[in-house]
This record gives sequence, structure tokens and C-alpha cells, in this order.
Amino acid sequence: MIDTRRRILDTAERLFGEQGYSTTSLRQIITTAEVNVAAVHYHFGSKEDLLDAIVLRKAGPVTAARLDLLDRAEAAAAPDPPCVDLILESFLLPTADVAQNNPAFALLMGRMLTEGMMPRIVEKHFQETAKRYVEAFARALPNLPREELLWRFHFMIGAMAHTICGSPTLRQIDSNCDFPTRMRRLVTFLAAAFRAPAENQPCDVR
Amino acid sequence: MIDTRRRILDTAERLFGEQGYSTTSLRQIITTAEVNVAAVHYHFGSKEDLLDAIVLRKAGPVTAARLDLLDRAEAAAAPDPPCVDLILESFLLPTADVAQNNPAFALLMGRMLTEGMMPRIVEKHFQETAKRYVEAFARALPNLPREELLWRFHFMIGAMAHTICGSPTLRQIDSNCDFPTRMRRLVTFLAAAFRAPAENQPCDVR
DNA sequence: GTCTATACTGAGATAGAC
DNA sequence: GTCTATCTCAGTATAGAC
Repeated sequence: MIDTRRRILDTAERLFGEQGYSTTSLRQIITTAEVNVAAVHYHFGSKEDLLDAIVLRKAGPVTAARLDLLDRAEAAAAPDPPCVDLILESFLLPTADVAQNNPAFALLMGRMLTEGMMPRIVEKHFQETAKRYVEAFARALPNLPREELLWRFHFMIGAMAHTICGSPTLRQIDSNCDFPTRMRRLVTFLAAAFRAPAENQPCDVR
Repeated sequence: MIDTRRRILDTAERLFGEQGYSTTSLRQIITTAEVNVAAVHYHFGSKEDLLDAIVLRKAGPVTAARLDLLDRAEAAAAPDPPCVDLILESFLLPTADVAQNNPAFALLMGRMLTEGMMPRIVEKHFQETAKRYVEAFARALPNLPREELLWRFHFMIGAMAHTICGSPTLRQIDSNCDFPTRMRRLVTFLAAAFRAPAENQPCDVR
């Protein structure tokens, strides 16, 4: 079949998201997708490279959407830097969009950001964007020491990843679990956090 | 040998932390610990139950330290509730202690909080403590809607877990990577975040 | 260029001898 | 309690059919 490759990608994306990467076997994928065992190795090389291809297919649009929103925010605020709320929105909302339309993949992406197992892939796809955002935050928060800013960026990634994943700590939360709403809550939360003065540091208003 | 069980526990704790849970095979553990393959199944039942036992051994003291610090903070502030900074410290510092003394186990714990694979274990050991803390935060932030509070608690867990894990996003951060310092930065960050007014909500001063 | 069949190694798990 | 042998299933590699 001509669409073997795509069928493997679609099936694996769904199963990885639903069950996790290590829990899902290639044999389950190829059975569900109705292809042969060797097909996945022919098309992708290995299980890890299959995951890589899945991420690649979706990460591109997300990154593009992020940078586009960031560009607009910067253009609108010029010559001043945009405020942290807008920077945060441009970073978080594209993720919420993908998550809303494709919950299984959202789970997978959230896990990848935290599962220490595949830093190679994460690094490849997110490191450049991360640098661009660190610069944007630095301009919006000029009084914040560089090191403090990098840590805060790191805290943000953790909160975002965990929010995408769902998780057991919030079984009690009954309503409003759609991703855009979550992300709006997260923006409010993180904006205040980023604006907090560093310890023994003057307050910073943007 | 009488200490077979302990040798398995120690070895597995170290290897799981260093390499991750799924990456580490039982065979590697039993080779390193110099015990037989079947010993782990005899003493623990399965690989997952072994992980469970490892967590159990360390989670108890951490939980105890947390609740002790929280009790003290509440007693000192009575009849008022303690401020969010102190609540956050009581939650985060015991984790930093363990992480500082046993980095490998810290990695493991951080991963467990995020790897969707073992929610059963996480839930068992952390759910009760979580409820206690949600109540403490609720008293410190009486104007915050319940649902918003639960989400913020969730964001906090994500930031904490990711901070314990290390991660690729902060290769650039060169100094001050010890856990207590990280956690103090995190307390500042999260305190401001928790105190942020909910959207269309009056500000809240504690 | 694609796909199939099949074999290889190593994983976790289990039954039963001692 | 401990160890050996063995089972099933995982990911991977390759030879060859179409």
C-alpha cells in the first residue's frame, strides 16, 4: 500500500498518546495499522525514530504558530517589548490548540517534555524556540537577572508540560478541563510569577 | 543471604534514578546486586512492585517532614493561616533535602510524578498530602475560587517535578544548581503566582 | 522501492527442584 | 528462601518476493 507510512504514523501517534511510549509495542502498532512488522523499520529505522517522525510532523506547525504570534505581539508593542502576558500566550496557546484537536498527541508531547528518556528529540525540536523566548522575556523583564530568568523559563516548561499531560492530582476538578481554558489560567498564573521580583531585587513593572 | 532484599532495593533505586525505569532491566539490577533473577520476583512480585517498594521507603520521611513543617507554620501563625510562602516552603524544602542527599532518587521521583505510566503509585503516596495542602492554600487565599486553586496546585506540581528532574532546557544555566537554591527560586516564583488574582477577581493579600 | 517472512537477542515472568 | 529452566513477548536485523 502507498499509505503504509502514514498509517503507521497515525496509529502510533494515537497509541503512544493513549498508552505511553514504552508501554506501546511495535507489534501492537503494526497489528492495529494492519501492516507488517518490518514496515516500521523500513520506513523509520527504529521505534525511537518513529517517535521522532511523529513529533516532527506536529512540532513544525506549533513552532510556526508560536513564532508568528510572538512576531505580532512584538510588532504591535514596538518599540517597547510586549508584556509577559502576551509572550506567554504566544507560547502556550498554540499548544492548547493542538491539544484540543488531538488529545492523544497532546499527552505524548507533554510526556516527552518530562520523560527523561528522549532528551535528544525534545532538544532538537524545542531548543531554538526556547532561546528566542528567553530573549523575549529578557526584554520584557530587564531587571530580572539572567540566571533567575532561565530558571523561571524552566519552571514554566514544567507547569506547561504537566498541564498538558492531565495527571492524577486533579481528579477533583470536575469542570472546564478544555485546554484553552487551562492555558488561560496558566497564563495568569505564570505572568504573576515571572513578574515577581527576584529575591533582594527591585520590583519590575511590565 | 538475609540482606538480599535490601541490596536489590538499593541497587534498583540507584539504577532507576540514573537510567530511568523502563531503560533499566531487572537483569542489570540483579547482576549489579549479585543476586538471582528470581529473587526480585520472590521479594517484590514484579518490576513495578519493586519500584513501589523503593518509593515507599523514601516517601514516608518526605511526607512526614512536609506535614511537620506545615504544622509548625500553622501553629506559629495561629489563629491566622500561614502565608503562601511558608506553605510552599514546607512542601518544597523536604523534597530538596532528599534530592540533595540522593540525586539519583530525586530523578526517579521527579520522573514518577510526570511519567504517566505509574499513576497508581503516585496517587497512593501523594494524594492524601495533596488534600491537606489544598486546604492550607485555601485558607491562605480565601478569595481564590476553589477550582482556580486546584489548577494552581496542579501547575505547582508540574513546576516542582520538572525542577527536580533537571532537564534539557537549562543547559545554559551554569552555576547554583544545588537543589535548595533551586527550590528557593521556585518558592519566590510560585508564591507570586498563587497570589495572583483570578481573572476578573479581586486581589488577595496574604 | 515496498513489503513479507522469519530468525535473533534480550526482556519480564513463572513453575518447580532443592 | 533460593536457584534453574523455561515461557512469552518485546525490539531488531536481514534475505528475498513482488
